[in-house]
Amino acid sequence: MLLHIAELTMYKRLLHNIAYHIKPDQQETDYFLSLVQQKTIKKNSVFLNSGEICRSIAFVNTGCLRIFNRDEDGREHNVSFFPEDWWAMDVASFYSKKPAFYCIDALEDTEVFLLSYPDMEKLFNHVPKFERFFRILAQNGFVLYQERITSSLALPAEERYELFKKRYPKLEQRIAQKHIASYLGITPVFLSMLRRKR
Amino acid sequence: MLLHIAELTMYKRLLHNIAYHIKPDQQETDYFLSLVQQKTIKKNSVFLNSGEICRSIAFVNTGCLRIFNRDEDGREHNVSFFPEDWWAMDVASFYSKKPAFYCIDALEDTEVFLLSYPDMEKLFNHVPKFERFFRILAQNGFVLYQERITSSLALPAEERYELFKKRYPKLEQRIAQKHIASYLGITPVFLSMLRRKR
DNA sequence: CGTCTATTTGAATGTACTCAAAAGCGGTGG
DNA sequence: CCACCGCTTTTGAGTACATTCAAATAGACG
Repeated sequence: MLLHIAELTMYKRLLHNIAYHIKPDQQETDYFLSLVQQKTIKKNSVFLNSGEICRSIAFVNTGCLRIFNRDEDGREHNVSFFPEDWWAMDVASFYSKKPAFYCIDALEDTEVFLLSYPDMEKLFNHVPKFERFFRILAQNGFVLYQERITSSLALPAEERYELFKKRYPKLEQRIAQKHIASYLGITPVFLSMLRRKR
Repeated sequence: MLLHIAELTMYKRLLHNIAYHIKPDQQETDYFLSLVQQKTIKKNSVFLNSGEICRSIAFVNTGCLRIFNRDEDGREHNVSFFPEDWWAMDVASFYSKKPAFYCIDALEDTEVFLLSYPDMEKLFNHVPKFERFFRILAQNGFVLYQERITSSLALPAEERYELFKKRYPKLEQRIAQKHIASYLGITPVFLSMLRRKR
């Protein structure tokens, strides 16, 4: 039971994140945790390179990851950030075992909990309610991206910037402006001008 | 069995769409089809109004729906089209029973098959593999929208237009230019200019 | 056939970009 | 611990892409 208490603190965020959607019992929770691996990703180091296959999904416990792509001109475009409590992966690569289109790297020293694809399959077979959890996770991601598309269609850069600050509270202080600009679809120069105006 | 043959033709598209991801047996298929309702949505009429709760998901058998929002100035922004073989809904509203942010209406006379939320719950309980189907559906939608965001960050209007034509083959001939422009995040005037150039 | 809406075309405007240079900041090594 | 180096951010000037407004033309539908 000492181990149990240790896990409760170590995995507090992760278990709370899951409990938000499904209620596994103690046995199911233990089984899930037995499949999970801890890892630290140093700032600026890469978790997933484009072209690789995304073998694990990562729950961010501390720190911040980002997912982005590089275009023909070498420009990076940030699709999403993953600070604490977010699940990071290249969905298409992870589920279809195709080479990843996106890269995922760390904007800060980041502690993650990993779940591999084979272990996820085991998990779905042993504890079917986890399939529900990941369905809901995919739906939430879908809703999030739909909002993002809507705002890119309907709103000017300045209002998208406000939405970014709401979506990721305090993250603005933690990451470089150029990453925020890239996420907003504007240049760092233009973001700097927007911020001066206020 | 005559009924069975009739269903095979009537539900051909729907069953093929499902068979792409899961393999329900005959009993499970029959149960699923017993929950499904057919409906026709006339061109320009509304399937879901913003503010309403999205009670059903709709599989498009023929025709085309679109999902869009109206901003403060009354401008419409098309997030997605749903021609044949697509599943249409306001995901956030359907799963959380919140008032819909989006509207869904018909760009052509459209025949859909509906599955209500309560019936979907029954379906998940009776035939768990359908929960897998809808997880995959959510994931595919997620991937699609992620591509959309990436292209809006990385590509100029002209190339996004090319992607639209690939994503929705032949749809260009079927729907108004202003709807395509809205989907691309440009004005109909500018789309007209792009098309002239070629 | 006539009306209403969509599309095209042109001109003027504005938003966001590129290029360039200066200033600020952070990390590293002496 | 401070100084230097490299990267990020700021600032300014000129530019380009996409917009608005307006008017003419074309298409769709009853």
